[in-house]
Amino acid sequence: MEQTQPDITTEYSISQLSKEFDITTRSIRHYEDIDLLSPARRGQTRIYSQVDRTRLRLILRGKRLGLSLEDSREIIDMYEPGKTNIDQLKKLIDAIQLQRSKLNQQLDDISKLLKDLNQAEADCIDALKTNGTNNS
Amino acid sequence: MEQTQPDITTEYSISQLSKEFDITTRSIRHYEDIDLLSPARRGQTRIYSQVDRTRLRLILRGKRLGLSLEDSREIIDMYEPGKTNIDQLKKLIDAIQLQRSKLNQQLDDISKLLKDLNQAEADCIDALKTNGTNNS
DNA sequence: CACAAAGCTTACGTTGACGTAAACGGTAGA
DNA sequence: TCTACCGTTTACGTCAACGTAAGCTTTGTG
Repeated sequence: MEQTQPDITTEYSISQLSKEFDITTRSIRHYEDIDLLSPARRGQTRIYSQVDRTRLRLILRGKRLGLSLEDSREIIDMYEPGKTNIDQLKKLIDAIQLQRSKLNQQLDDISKLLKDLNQAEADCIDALKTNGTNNS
Repeated sequence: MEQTQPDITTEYSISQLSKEFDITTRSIRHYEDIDLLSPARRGQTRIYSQVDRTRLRLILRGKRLGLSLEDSREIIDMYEPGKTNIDQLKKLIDAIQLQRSKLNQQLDDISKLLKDLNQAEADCIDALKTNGTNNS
């Protein structure tokens, strides 16, 4: 029962993260410009914590899902610490419901698209067989 | 066993489509500008067929999935008529594989996000119960 | 017949998400 | 000491996907 890596003291440089996630440092700094990240500094140099890295991963996941950075901000803020106010909590739950329904819509879209792709592929393979002999 | 609506002769105006899909006519014309749609004309007026409408629906589905219009174009072109050339067919199948893997990645992302949302919601509800009495 | 509603074209503006270039500072190795 | 990287800031550029406005025609209706 030993824990191996993700120590709370683990640090990352900007280029480490850019390599790990295959994005430019410019992008990472851009996320900071719009306050999606706020890494610590040692002198002038940015120091990214485990938490920063997780936020970055969430941002990129959002991007893969076609979310804008603002959308991602909302979602990321959902699993954050202190939302002591009851009204905020209720708002938050509503927001979660809404995101969930969007995601379910996406699931539906994807399954349809996958079906379409399967069909298209089948048609292709069919065409290959039928058409395989007489071709220019 | 009667067929009800989607007759091959069914036509749509641009404003009909814009209402149906809740987008602006500008968008629809934009899709035409970049050759994603090419409706017939009666005089100067655009006449959209069932096929056009389907393409539009595919475009919008793509958008919901975060695809660029160029990505959508590729996908839409996949389920199109004559791809007689064998090389093209093979390329097409490759493209389909690639899209499929992207979609599977999205599925994974979504399921993770849904889990996160569930957790966040649970935390909220928990906070509501615990914190429900002493609040400012 | 007037005029509102829907259609059209042309063309410049805007927003998000970075790209790219310039110009500079610290440090580690040949 | 030089030069190669890494890091930094500032700031203008770009590309996609439309928004928006102007100015014009066509069509239906009180």
